[in-house]
Amino acid sequence: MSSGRRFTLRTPRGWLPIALTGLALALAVFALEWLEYRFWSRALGVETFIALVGTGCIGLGIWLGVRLTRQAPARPFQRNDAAIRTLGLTPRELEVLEALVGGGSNKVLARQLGVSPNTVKTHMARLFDKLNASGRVQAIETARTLRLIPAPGDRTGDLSGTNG
Amino acid sequence: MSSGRRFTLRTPRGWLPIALTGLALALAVFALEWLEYRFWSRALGVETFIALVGTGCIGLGIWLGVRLTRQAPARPFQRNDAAIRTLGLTPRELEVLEALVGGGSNKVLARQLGVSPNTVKTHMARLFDKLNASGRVQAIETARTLRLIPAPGDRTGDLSGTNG
DNA sequence: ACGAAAATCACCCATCCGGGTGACGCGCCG
DNA sequence: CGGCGCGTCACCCGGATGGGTGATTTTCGT
Repeated sequence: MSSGRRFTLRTPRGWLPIALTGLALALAVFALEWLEYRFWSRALGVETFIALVGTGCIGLGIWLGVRLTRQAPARPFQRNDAAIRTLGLTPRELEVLEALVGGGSNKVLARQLGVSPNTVKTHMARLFDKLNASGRVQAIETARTLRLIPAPGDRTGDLSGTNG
Repeated sequence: MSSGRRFTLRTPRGWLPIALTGLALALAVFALEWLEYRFWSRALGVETFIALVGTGCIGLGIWLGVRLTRQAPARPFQRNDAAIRTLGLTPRELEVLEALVGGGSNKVLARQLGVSPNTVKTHMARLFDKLNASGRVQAIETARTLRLIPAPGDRTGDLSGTNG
């Protein structure tokens, strides 16, 4: 099994709303330009007016294009609360899991978490059971795959997850 | 120490060339439109012509915007051969490292690699030494940070790395 | 206030891991 | 030919890990 692609890649999320917003904005711009067309085309000359319209539309298009593709790279890691609930992971177990990625021994984790090594062992055992993992490496792997903990490269700004 | 950020993040690579290309294209479009302006503005009416120009320019702008921001999400993971050479990792050790992320025990890795568990232990010891890691979890962490092995989310299409 | 869930800690024990040392064969290069 | 790097394997040993059972306290919802 290892790391098979088992989750569907979702296409850009807010695709439609953004497109609609952009379209509405474009229409508004068109309407405005149409209304003021008679005035400005005389004041500046038709060619200059067209150039201005073109420039404005290019700017608008760039904004639209950036907006349309901006959301993919910005994924600040949101925790998979649904999976956490399904697996029945307790908050403390989550903490142990997060501390686990540091690679320390049970003794080190115990010191970090301010508890006894025995307690860490207990939490660890429960984690292995719930994550169906045999060993810490697999536990981390599974946790990352299920987005219980951030993977390397994820932004870790805010940890509140909201999907279920 | 652990996982300090020790490589500089490079800003978008082909930024300037793309921008210049886009600009040249835009100028070309403008020139063309200017040349044919006299003809088409009479054939279609000035307002329709302006609408066409605006639509074209919006399309151009979208293309530009997409082009400008398209390079970030496409990173197919290229192996950091420089780091491999610097650390003195041998090919076999790389194999062991890649097998390590599966989370199996030394015995399992031995079976996967077709060698004795003792051999796996030896390779492991050398890896821990060279990666300056204490334990398999830290080894994996370091290897991922140094891009010796693909991180979750990386495309693994072609494994030939070329940066030195 | 009661009970369930969570968190904490302890102990035993088999196995595994990490560290260290030594050895053998093979291919390559001077 | 004689190193040298690489890959392979073996052994020992202390400590860590994983699995299991039991117990106590704290927290929280009803």
